Amino acid sequence: MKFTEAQLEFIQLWGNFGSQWGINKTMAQVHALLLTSDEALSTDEIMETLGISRGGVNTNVRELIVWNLVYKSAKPGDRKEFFVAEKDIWEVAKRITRERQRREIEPLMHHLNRLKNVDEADPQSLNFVKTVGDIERLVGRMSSASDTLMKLEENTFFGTLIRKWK
Amino acid sequence: MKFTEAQLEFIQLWGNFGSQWGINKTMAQVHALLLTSDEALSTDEIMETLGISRGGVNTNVRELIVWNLVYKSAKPGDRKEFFVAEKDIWEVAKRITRERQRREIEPLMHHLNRLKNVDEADPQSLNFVKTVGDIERLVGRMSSASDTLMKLEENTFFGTLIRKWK
DNA sequence: TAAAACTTTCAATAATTACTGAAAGTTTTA
DNA sequence: TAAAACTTTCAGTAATTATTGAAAGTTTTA
Repeated sequence: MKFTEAQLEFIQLWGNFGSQWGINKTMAQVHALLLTSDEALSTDEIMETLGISRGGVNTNVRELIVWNLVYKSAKPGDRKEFFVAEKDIWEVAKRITRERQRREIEPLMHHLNRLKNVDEADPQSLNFVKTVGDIERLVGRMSSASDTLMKLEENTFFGTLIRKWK
Repeated sequence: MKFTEAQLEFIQLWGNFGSQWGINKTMAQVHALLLTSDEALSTDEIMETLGISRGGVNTNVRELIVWNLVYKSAKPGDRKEFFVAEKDIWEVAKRITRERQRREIEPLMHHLNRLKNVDEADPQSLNFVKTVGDIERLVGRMSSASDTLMKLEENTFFGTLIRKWK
């Protein structure tokens, strides 16, 4: 299997997977392309490879920069902007986790907590408060589990480094 | 805050959260409604509360049954079908995890693995194989972390039961 | 300073995804 | 057995979401 072929397949795969998890398909594809490119790419190169418009590249790349998954990078002697992706996958995972935590989990937790102030006189509130509380606990634990995993990976990676240095 | 008000707010919240994570909004809403209802509900009651069509209720309830989150339930003296949700949130989480594992993670892992058969002669393949391999490892570990969490919860729950019995 | 090179924005449009409702199908009743 | 009660299906339509592309904006060059 030729590299370019494999890369395009990976881009498709990552795009589909992303959209199943609520991430814009094109944004995931741009990310996949940059993740698997050794060199920094220009807007025109991204347009060309993915067959999307200039506006589309601009919007999606900028969003990836907001997520802290992609950086701008200048090439000497060229005044275009070039883009590179963070290549360390554990770092990528950490940043995605962090961003979703901030954007989605925290507001969710806040709302759930507020909903527990339901009129206790109503007999239906009993099950309701339990359910909402259980979801709160579940989401909280999933959050901290993924935190733990990220930290664990950090240590494992660090461990690998140390082993290499010895 | 009145119960009904809180329940409707929860339904909205869960619907929005679901759609941010790739789950059909209406399906999440039906789920939220059943989760927070003490009694089993008929198609007409769901239509009424959520303001959606008969076809919509039918499709979404059936999908929830496939996910093993909702059961049919008969009421004596009534020939309509009624629906109840599984109320144990850890069980719910386990079943959603199981289903997404089967539908999304497994195929993803399979494809990623296949992509590692890229022509090694191409110098770009080096980074590519590393990236794909790292993603494989990451996804694998996240999977087993969530497994572990579910099992842990099972034990915690069991522990609570035991404590109560003593 | 103004033209060239490049980036950004966003209204219009396209693509995707979800929902409706009525007809067809099924089960129950009498 | 046929009418009533109920469930399912799915073509058509609506709602949502994503994309284009050209005009406006910005930066650089000479």
